[in-house]
This record gives sequence, C-alpha cells and structure tokens, in this order.
Amino acid sequence: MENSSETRCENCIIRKLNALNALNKNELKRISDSKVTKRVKKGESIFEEGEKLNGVFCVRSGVSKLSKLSENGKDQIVKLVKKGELLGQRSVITEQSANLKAVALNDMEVCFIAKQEISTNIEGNIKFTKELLLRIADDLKTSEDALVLLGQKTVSERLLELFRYVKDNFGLDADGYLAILLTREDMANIIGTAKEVTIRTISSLKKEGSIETDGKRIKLL
Amino acid sequence: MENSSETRCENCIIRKLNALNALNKNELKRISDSKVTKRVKKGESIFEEGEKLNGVFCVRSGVSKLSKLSENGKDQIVKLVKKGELLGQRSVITEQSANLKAVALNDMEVCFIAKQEISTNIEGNIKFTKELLLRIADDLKTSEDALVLLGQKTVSERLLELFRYVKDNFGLDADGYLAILLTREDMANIIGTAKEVTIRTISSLKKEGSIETDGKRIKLL
DNA sequence: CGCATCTTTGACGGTACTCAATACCGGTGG
DNA sequence: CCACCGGTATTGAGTACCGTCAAAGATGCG
Repeated sequence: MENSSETRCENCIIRKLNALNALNKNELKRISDSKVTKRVKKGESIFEEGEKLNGVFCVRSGVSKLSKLSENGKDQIVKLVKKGELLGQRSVITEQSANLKAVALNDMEVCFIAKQEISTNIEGNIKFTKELLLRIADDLKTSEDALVLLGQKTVSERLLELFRYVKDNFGLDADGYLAILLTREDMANIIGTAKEVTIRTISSLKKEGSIETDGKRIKLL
Repeated sequence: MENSSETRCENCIIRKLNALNALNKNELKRISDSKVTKRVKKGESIFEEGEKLNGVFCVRSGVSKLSKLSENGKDQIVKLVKKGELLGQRSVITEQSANLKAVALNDMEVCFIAKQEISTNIEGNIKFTKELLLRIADDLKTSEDALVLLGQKTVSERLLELFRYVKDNFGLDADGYLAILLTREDMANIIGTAKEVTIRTISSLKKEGSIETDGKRIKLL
C-alpha cells in the first residue's frame, strides 16, 4: 500500500462511474485525503469471503472476479467488476462481513476508502444515498437475470451469453478478440459447469461457427 | 380494488417488517390516505414482466412468486415474497419497468402505495432511504447465494435447500408439513430443472429418508 | 359425475460429470 | 540454448444425471 498524493479524487474521472459522483468538492476532498491507493497483481486477492471490511475499494484499472466457495470446494463466480465500480459496497452498507471473495483477474489499481467516509456521506448526503440505492438495485437486477440464465439455459447458451457479456462490458482487443482473458476454469465457474465441459463446449461452438479461437483468446462471430 | 378505511398504515403491524417502519406518523398518514387495499386470488397476477409500475405493493397476507420468462418459454422463479415485504420496490426506485412477474401462490391481501409517495419519502427522509438500501442490499445477497446454489449443486441438494428455505421462512403447519404448498412445477422452476426430474428427486429423497410426503404436502426429516 | 389440473411412471436420447492421461506454454535455472 | 517445472488446455472413456415425450393415475372443484 502507498498513499497516492499524485491522484486526487476530485480530479479522478473514474468516480463519474459510481455513486461517488454524487459528492461535492468538499466531500471528495475529505475522501481523497484519507484514501489509500493499492496495486494488486493478477491472481492476488483483495479481500476474502467472511472478512470484515473496513471500507470499499474503488477500481481504477483492471478487473476483479467476485466468487463464493460452495461446500463442494468449487468457486462460483458471481460477478466481474470493472473500472469505476465499487468493491465491497454491500458489506459496508449492511455492516456484514463480506459474502464474496475478490480476486484480481489482471493487474489492478484500487483506491481504498474507509468505511467511515462512506457512512458519513450516507447519513449526510441524500443524493449520495440515492445513487447507492440505484447502483445496488441495478446489481440486483443483474443478479436476478443471471439466475434465470443458470436455471434455464444449456451450457452452450450460457457460454455464449458470457462471451456476449464480456464483449459488451470489457470490449475487444486490437484483433477483435475478447479483451479480457478468462481461464477455462473461470468460465466454468461463471456458467456453473466443469472446466472439461466448458472446453468441449468451446470446441463445438467453434465447429458450428459461432466463435473462433487463437490460443486462449476468443472471438465472437 | 377497494379502499380500506378499516385499516390504517399507522396501526398496521406489517409495516414493521419493511422499510416503511422508518416513516413517522405524518408520513404514514399520507400514505394511508392514498393507499388502496386489493385482494388477489391464488393464481392471479399482481403485475406482469415489463409492466410499468405506478407504485409498490405491501404484502399484508399470502405469498407471491416472482418469476421471469426465459426465451425457451419456461419461467424461472427468482424469489418468494412473504407477508411484510414490498413488491416492486426495485422497479419504482430505478423507474424501470418490472423485471419480473408477480403471481399469487395463495389468496393474498396487498396494499398498493403510489410511486409518488415512495419517491417523496426517498427524497425527504434519509432514514427511509437508508432502510430501503439495507433491504435491497439484503435481497442482493440472497440472490447471489441463490446463484451459487444453482451453479454448483445437484438437483437433490437444491431441492433440499428449497425445503429448508421454505421451512425457515414460511414455517410448518399443524402436522409438521411445510406451510406453503408449491406445485412440483413451481419447485422445478425454482431449482432450475424439469418437473419430472423434481418428482423423481422427491421420490429418492423419500427413499433415503430425508423427507416424507402426504399427498402434495412435504415434511422435512 | 365430469372436466381440468396436478402427479406419477416409463422409456429413451442426449447432456453433463468424473477421472485419468497427454499435450502445450511460459518462465527458470543450468 | 535446452531441460525442467507448474499451470493450463485438451482429449478419451465410462457413467450418472437430466430433459423430453407420452400415457396413465389421482385429486379437487363445479
């Protein structure tokens, strides 16, 4: 951890993307003074399931996977969090320990903002609270939609949906491949199947012409 | 629909169970004056997926299932809503049309509260907004946990979890059977499988001594 | 009593899960 | 430069599970 004097929340465009955009100059200054910027390497965890969180993490760059361990020892990935989103907001709001584990999918830069800063603004700034409410309500819809996906669709449908989701939310690289790389196991843990099944499904999607691959990279057709 | 002069929100104990308990006497009076009590028969729908909601429904009695139609024509039931909860709060908050369909599982009594009453209190009463935030955050956790269930567990594990959930949230009848009756199809649409599979799974759970049945009723052992 | 709905059962095909073995790939150290 | 290593990807084979269609029995309501 290192305090980042070079970056001030007031000037950070990232905050436009989350509930923090409802704060005014003074409120942002306070947050900026107390925040701590942290670099997280690919594969490292930001917090663990069950951990008591002392604040939220604002994602400046990189992508994180939020997952929950099932009793059978396998992870279910519940959400991919991208630049601009707040990690751990639910836990801070409800003052519960984290329901999910957060792991970096690639190198990340996150700003830690202490719980108290968030609570103060929830108490004092109704615009901020409303924004939070909207974001969480949206997360809820996303999660409910994912439930339908898992409950009603076949593996290949779920996999295609995942690829579309990644394309829409993380974009493509210069060659037109999906911009973030997920291991076959991560994919499997998102769509709720075994990694071998995912691999075979990728093969058949290739055969039927829905996708193309280049090593690990995947292109939607 | 009929206006219920006999019941006033100020005196209604139900409201203790949801975000409305953050409102004061005056605010409750306003809501009570404008609210409309409605009786919904088993099987009738309260609102449809995609419908624009003009308010929320406070459940006074009965149980409702919230479901979403998948492209393959089958419903995925996302949530069971019980006495004391607010139906449609997410849609009203985000001002989006309903993401889910609400159908009565048994005869219900619900109070319709106009959207404007809710928005006014979100604007003016930070305690209320905070309460809403907490409830939605909790719904989110529930939904994420359900994701793990669907993604990682076998049909029989999911079915047992469902029975435990029903027991914990809706209780047992006089004979020790689960207090609400779900059709095998409803169960199937909750745990994300076909109704025949559900039926066979119930048989094997009976054989292995995990449950007992008496007609449609089910008892956890 | 008769219709509608729900439940149960059978049979079959296809899908998904598991274990095990092999291939590939990037990085490290000799 | 090459051999080695750990992690990831791929493939095979066998089995269990699940989805579907069809038909028959049970239940409840008018």
